[in-house]
Amino acid sequence: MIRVLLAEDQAMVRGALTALLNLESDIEVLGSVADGEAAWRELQRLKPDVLVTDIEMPGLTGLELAQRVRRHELPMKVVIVTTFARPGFLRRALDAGVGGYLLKDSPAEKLAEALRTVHRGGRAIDPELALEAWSDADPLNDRERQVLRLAGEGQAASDIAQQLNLSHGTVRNYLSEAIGKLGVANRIEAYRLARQKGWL
Amino acid sequence: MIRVLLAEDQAMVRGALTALLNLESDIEVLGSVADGEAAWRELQRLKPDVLVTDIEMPGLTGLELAQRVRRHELPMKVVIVTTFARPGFLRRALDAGVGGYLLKDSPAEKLAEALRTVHRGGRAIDPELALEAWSDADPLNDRERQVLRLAGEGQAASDIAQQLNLSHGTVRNYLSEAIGKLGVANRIEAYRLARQKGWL
DNA sequence: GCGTACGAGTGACAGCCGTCATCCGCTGCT
DNA sequence: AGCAGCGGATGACGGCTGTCACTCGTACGC
Repeated sequence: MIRVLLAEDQAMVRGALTALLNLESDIEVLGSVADGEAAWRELQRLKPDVLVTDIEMPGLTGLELAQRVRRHELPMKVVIVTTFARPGFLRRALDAGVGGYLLKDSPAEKLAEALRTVHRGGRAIDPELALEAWSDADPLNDRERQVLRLAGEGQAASDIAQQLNLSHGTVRNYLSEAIGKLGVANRIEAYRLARQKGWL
Repeated sequence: MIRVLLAEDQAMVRGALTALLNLESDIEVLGSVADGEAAWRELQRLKPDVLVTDIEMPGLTGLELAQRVRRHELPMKVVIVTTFARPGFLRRALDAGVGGYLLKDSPAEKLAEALRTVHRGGRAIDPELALEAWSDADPLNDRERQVLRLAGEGQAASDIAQQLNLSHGTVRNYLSEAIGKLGVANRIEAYRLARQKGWL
């Protein structure tokens, strides 16, 4: 019997996935939670065999959860189930030692299958995504990422400078650097590209 | 017996929702499809009582589907199930005469409940969203929307002008108008706000 | 037929953006 | 001590952005 905890913020999807997994005779959903903090609490209380988690959740993200599980050396596997086919996300997940990484685009049967594989000690990584993940690494450094995030919200260089305790000109230098590294024409395209790749 | 067709692009969610609905004894899922065109075909073939559809799908969106159903006067109800709490979307859905509009954030039981209500001829609209929808209408005109969409992709005024066969200056005038109407400081914020409201 | 509202364009101005060369201070290496 | 490397700052340049006042044509209302 595979004992599962499910973390997913959209209630309807959470309910539906629970229904789906409960159809499997060898899988038992111990509980389901809507955010990262709740997941962390229930994780320690219920001690499931596998944590199935989304990435984008209020509070702790699924990636941060996976990192915590690894850091505390909890004896359980983590399977990420997400909408985002972003190479950067997969890489961070692998660095956190997750057992599985599935896209919500892949067929429903794959989920139970992946849980079994991971429970046996194997890995279940979306194959096409796995290729991409090693092809292009994030070329941005910390400052560039910070600056790009804020610029993407529509903030001007001076606003960003104030928030990061940098000078107006330095912010523009970092933005220029980021734009150059990503091979695009302006901050907006840079933001969009970085976001799409899962780098910010 | 309520006969349902399900349209949802994410395969895993599609499978999970099917499992969820099949648990209900008075609901039968006739089929499920992954995009708008397929939904339109199956709609005519299977003649379900209710179409349950996502909004963001390849090809036809759920909103366009609902419009078609209305225009062809097909004898079925439409229930939208979406991630997006955007007033503009709800308003367009209501204009298209949908029977229900639910958020994936609301609990799973609500779905079956909503299907029954709608099947009886009632309406199932997410209550908080319903309020918002009538409060703020889209202040933008067609040109402003077009220009804003392209600006949001990082295009410069001159590029946009070329694509729309307008002059460089006119594009900037429209952008300025949009920025003013939305009460923000620049094109990026304008784009984000308009998008969040479901106006573009 | 006349006023007017509307879509589109023009020109000017101030300020912001993207780029680049250069500089400063600090850390680490040897 | 000497030097390279790095994070950050500076200043200048040209181009783009956001704003505004004004013009022009054309369709519409009466």
